[in-house]
Amino acid sequence: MLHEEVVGRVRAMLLDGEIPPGARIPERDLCEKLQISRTPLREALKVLAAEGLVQLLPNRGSRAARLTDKDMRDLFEVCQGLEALAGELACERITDAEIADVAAAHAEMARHYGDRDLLQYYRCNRYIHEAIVAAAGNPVLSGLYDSVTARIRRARYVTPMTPRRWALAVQEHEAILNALQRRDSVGLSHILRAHLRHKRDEVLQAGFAETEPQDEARAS
Amino acid sequence: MLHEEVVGRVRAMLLDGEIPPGARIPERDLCEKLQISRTPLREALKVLAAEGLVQLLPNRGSRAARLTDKDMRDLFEVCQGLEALAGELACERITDAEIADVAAAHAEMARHYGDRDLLQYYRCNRYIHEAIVAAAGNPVLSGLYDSVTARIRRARYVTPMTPRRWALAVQEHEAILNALQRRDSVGLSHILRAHLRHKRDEVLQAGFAETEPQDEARAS
DNA sequence: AAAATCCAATTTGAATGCAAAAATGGCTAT
DNA sequence: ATAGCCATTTTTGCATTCAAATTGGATTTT
Repeated sequence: MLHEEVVGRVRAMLLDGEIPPGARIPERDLCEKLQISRTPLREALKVLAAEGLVQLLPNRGSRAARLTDKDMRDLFEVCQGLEALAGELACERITDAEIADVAAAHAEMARHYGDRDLLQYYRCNRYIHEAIVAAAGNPVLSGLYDSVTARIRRARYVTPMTPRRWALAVQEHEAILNALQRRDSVGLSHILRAHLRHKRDEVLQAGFAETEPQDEARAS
Repeated sequence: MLHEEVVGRVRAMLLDGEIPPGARIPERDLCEKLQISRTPLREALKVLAAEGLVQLLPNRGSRAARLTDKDMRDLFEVCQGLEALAGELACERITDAEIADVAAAHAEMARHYGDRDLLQYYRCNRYIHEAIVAAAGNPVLSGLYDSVTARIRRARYVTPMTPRRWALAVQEHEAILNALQRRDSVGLSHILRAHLRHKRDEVLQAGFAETEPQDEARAS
């Protein structure tokens, strides 16, 4: 089905920053870039608008959603709640094999921390969080989590990671893994919340772009 | 914008049960019923599919999503998390005026309980929950909450309310209002969770339809 | 008689066309 | 020279059209 394909591709373009926040999205240009007609593209844009990644202006086309400071705060707030819930549920339902998988990812992440390889570290980090959410065994939760994290990730142009914060994050991840292994749902929930609160502060303090009026950026 | 209008109308048809779960949705029929062409309808269906209200079958059209027992359980699980979070945030941010509003709705609900007016009771009930979520002041949270509750509401054809359960629900609402007035975020969060857990049990025990194979229901 | 196959008719998926709204550029007037 | 206004052009929104896939039934074959 062409429509799904288009949604995926455009979403990827948005998440990769190929279409920067606030950029207008001329249908015609994207059509010829994707080699499709306007109909499936417009369907895709409507879906992405429902997901909150695109903003539809009546008779004036669509633009990549731009996030205010408040939006970011709200997203993190919800993300905290979702991950805390996921953590609780995961403790009840996670299998030993899944725990082992998370532990392995954690170990790999620790190695990348040792190497100060930020990119690989982030990859493992994300994998772990997603694994915990998946272990909750709740597709509805997973879906909302994906939607929220996608919007958050969209904004992370560059988050400067101070040595201090990084060390704290690793420490928190130790606690996360520990709580998971003990299947301590309450503990895990609290740690995840704190972990995300810190990440939020990190992102918000960075300013995460968006304040600059890159008004007429184009999606070329 | 016609597209938004159509999404709203079709969503209402789905929530009102005018299009029953599992029913096929022939585009042509709905088009002439809504007096529009297929293009905006198809856009709307894609959006509703993204919301989880409609299921898209490749080359075979769309049908109203049908919920399994597991889906229902998952939805309630997430709803619990969202309302608990909303309750916590509301306690921090709710104004005295908003509390008074909830209190008034609560009083009205109690009256309807006295009259055993289930319909009006439900109306107030829903208003209260929505007011608490709104008081959290987090549009992202509100959006997800709406999406989840819409899907839940879709399934409750008839939930037989036993006198026992009803009394308990009212009692819980007393506690909810109380916690809100004391701005006891932890307490409110717990009460809301328990309240929703009970509602879930209520719905699940009722079987909430869906088990019967109303396979070829039509959206006429 | 039952099953498989083929053909017509309906329905979906995508492209194109057309009308309306908005943006752009040029022109005039002050 | 600049501000305001009008015409042109572009872009959006929706309807229509065309092609492909599916469905249902009739025919044929075993």
